[in-house]
Amino acid sequence: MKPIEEFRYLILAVQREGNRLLGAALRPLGLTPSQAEVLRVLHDHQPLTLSALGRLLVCETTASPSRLVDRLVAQGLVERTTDPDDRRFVTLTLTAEGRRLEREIVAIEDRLYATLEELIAGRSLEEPLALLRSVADAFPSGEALARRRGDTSPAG
Amino acid sequence: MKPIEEFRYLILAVQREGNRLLGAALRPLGLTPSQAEVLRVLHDHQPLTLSALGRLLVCETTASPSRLVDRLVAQGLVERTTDPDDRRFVTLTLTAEGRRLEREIVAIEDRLYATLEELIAGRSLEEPLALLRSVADAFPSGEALARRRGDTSPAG
DNA sequence: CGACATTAGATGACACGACATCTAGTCTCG
DNA sequence: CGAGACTAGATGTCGTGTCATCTAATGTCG
Repeated sequence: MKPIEEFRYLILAVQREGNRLLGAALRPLGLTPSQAEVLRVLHDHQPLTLSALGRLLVCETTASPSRLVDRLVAQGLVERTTDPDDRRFVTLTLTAEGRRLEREIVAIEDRLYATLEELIAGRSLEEPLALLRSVADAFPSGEALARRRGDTSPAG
Repeated sequence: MKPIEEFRYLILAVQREGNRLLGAALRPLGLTPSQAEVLRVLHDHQPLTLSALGRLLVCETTASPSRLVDRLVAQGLVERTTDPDDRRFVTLTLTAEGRRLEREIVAIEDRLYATLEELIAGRSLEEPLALLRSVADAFPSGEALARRRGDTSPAG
């Protein structure tokens, strides 16, 4: 197996298993990893339109995340209002319950990161990060991440 | 953003975009990336039972890949026969058409790898591979990959 | 042999994720 | 103002990916 091929499958494996872990940890909140990403991004950047949200999400890179947001609205975590100045736009904000869950998500993600750090066992992330950035930056979802790289929410 | 958090999102971004590229390249064959993985694994390891196939797949890590295989059978690429000695087991083999498509998949994947190598621009894969392995090996899909690491099919 | 556990696989349910298409609001320009 | 382009978002469809449950075949042990 070529190194680059192993790389591809390792990326797939790590993404899948990480997502499964996160999904299991989020289940008590009734949230999926994608929904959690929306709440995190809204917390840091609200108010956002649907397409602006889409440009900040790593998941859901193509279409606008209508249906992803639908479920959060249905759960009472996100408020969706039509912009009166241009009724094509939708404005998204967190509800009080959404803000509360966002804080819980941060705590859950921190525990996941601690687990990952253990598996990594002190290896440096520098070279892997540089390599992954060089691939991701060529694509929309990598750009989405680049936009969020400066986010500051150290104390939740 | 913490390094480990950026790492998580970069993994997600690279996996997603890579999958999209591969999906687009496979579309003319009428195959998805997951279906392509099944054909590749069957080529190298057939005959396989459903659960043995599942243990070699990085995608579809939990349940047995019944429905994934269903579509390949429906397309005439895989043959599914009941083991006469133990009728719980199903034996999977490639059809002639399945073998033909498998060779095309190899060519398409090689082109994807060439694209990735360009983006990587000469960076070493060694440290990233070691890091990813240390995470993946803790999980079933990482074990699946470890089982395939020795696969030899240099000439298709 | 017969109840019961075990096992392989199938299936139902739900949320994505990607693509294509559709609708409705706004803008441009005559 | 009005036709057509443009834009934001909604929606239909399909194939996963995951969890839970179900069915059917085999094995175990009395």
